Amino acid sequence: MVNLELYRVFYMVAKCGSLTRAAEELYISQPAVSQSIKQLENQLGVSLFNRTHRGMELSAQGGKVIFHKIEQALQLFGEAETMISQMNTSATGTIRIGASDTIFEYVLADKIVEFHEKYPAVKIELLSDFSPQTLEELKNDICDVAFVNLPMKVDPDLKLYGNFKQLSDIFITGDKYPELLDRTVPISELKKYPLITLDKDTVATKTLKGFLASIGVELSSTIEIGSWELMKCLVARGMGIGVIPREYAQKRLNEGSLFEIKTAPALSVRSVGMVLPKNAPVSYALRMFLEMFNVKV
Amino acid sequence: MVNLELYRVFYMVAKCGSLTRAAEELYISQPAVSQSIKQLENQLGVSLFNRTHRGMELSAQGGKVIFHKIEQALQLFGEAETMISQMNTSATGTIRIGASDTIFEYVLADKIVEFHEKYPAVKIELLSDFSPQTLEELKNDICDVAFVNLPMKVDPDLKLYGNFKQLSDIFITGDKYPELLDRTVPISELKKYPLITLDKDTVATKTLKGFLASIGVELSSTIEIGSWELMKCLVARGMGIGVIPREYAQKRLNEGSLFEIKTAPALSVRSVGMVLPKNAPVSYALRMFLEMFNVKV
DNA sequence: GTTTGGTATAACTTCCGTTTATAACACTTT
DNA sequence: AAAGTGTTATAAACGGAAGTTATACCAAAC
Repeated sequence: MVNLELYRVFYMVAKCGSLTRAAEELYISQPAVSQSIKQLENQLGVSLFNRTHRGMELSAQGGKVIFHKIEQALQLFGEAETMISQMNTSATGTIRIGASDTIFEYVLADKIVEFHEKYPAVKIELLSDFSPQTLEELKNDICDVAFVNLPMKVDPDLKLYGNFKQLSDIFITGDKYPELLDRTVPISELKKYPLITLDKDTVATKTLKGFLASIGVELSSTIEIGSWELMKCLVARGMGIGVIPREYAQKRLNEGSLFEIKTAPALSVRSVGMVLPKNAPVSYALRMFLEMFNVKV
Repeated sequence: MVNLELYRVFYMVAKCGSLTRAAEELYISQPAVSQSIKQLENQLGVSLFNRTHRGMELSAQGGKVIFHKIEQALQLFGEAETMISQMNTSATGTIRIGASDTIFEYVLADKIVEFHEKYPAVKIELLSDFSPQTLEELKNDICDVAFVNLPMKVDPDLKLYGNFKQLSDIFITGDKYPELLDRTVPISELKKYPLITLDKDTVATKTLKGFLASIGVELSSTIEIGSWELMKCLVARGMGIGVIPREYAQKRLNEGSLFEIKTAPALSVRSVGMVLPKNAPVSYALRMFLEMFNVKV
């Protein structure tokens, strides 16, 4: 199989019409060029050039036949290299962000809009999934960066970047239990009320149970549901009390369709983390996106 | 500038999805492949693959972007090489034959027809010109093989192959000079008749003058003309006697519109030679053509 | 825990490509 | 003619890049 570097020499000699000038262009010596051409001719079993006293000319029965193909091929290599280097110096291409719906809505939406305005050439793909699946996608190179609810332990080949957004869990209720409002309620008192939580394998619910256990209180959820939206509906209609990050319920709290129950002690503060693969390439576009979160890679 | 051989490794690794298997395909060791990929990644400044415990996978932000281009480029090299090797193993492409009109007509026509029937895929270009120009074309790679009237001294970078066709020059006349027919005429006797020859810088005429000088006879041509056809017309109409290879006039001799004058001594026999460039590539098609003349290259 | 199937790293070696120097060659100029 | 100029070709020595061998390492599967 022919050494492809020889074609690079071939091309330059063909274009220059001279070993000497090709050597100058290639920054190697003239004999090196001469031998490369000779070697290529030997390996192909064909004489590619006519040697004249004025230089080298592609021979009709040899070099002319393949020159065009070689030229195209070399150009393709060149294009590939410029594509790569553009990826490293300009914001183009695609970035694929993995996160849950609620994180997209309450944590990322503003940033994504801002980024898109700044770099409209970058296509953004949003992959909505629960945190564990999102990390899988990250490992399988299906997304480039993931945002997950903390605490979350991540694979050694992923890297977790700290707290981006504080999420303050609070108890909420509709107007059915006015006795819980306008005062600070001991958490144990809430045992009497039906509790609505997310599915028990979510980070939110696990964190809640862990916190309650740590202070020796046991609340059992009467209803487990699949989304925060649903929880807000049910709680507003008086089906019980819920636990939700304040940020996710802010609108309804302002409207007065939901109310915050102040408890003693208050629920712990959770946060959202950013996760990147440790050994994946980072395009310029992605790097710019990460910078919006003050993350350097 | 990136060593193009690295792309060959890149391509194979991408296709195999594994350093180990790529190494087998490429008949080199696995560490060699590993190092090549690493080098390519360093030079491009991008990580091209995701390393997993199952092997190597093109990374979306790296290798996937350029894979297609690389594949195309390598394919073009492959095509170039097969074109070359086909040129050496099958009769395709073009052969360009240089000769004068008359040589085409009286020496080559049959052979060219025969060759074309045998290798219809080969395109044949006929370049009609006088012998000296034909040799120039040969040197400038405008034609691949030339046929010239001998004697002819050729450049040292051309090679002359011997006598292909004997051309026997004869004197001819129309019916105006019956006294010259049916007997052998001493050449000196022809002084009395107007002589028609080709232009004086043609091989035919030079040869004729040389021969006549060597036997101490001086005939001066009354008329110099540009083509054998014209000569035959004029001679047939009684404008004088002509000198022409018998082969070129055979048809009219048979018809009885021209007559051969037998002389003592007879004119010398000339011949046609084939000329090839010494250092030009010879395609398979051309080689086959040459074989019809029992010339091996 | 051990095996299996993969990649990465290190050190050594080999060989290929480059360079330097020079020859050979064909025109051009004097 | 002879010397000069601009080519390509060849030879020999050198140096470094690429390959090999051996081994480490790592994750998953058994």
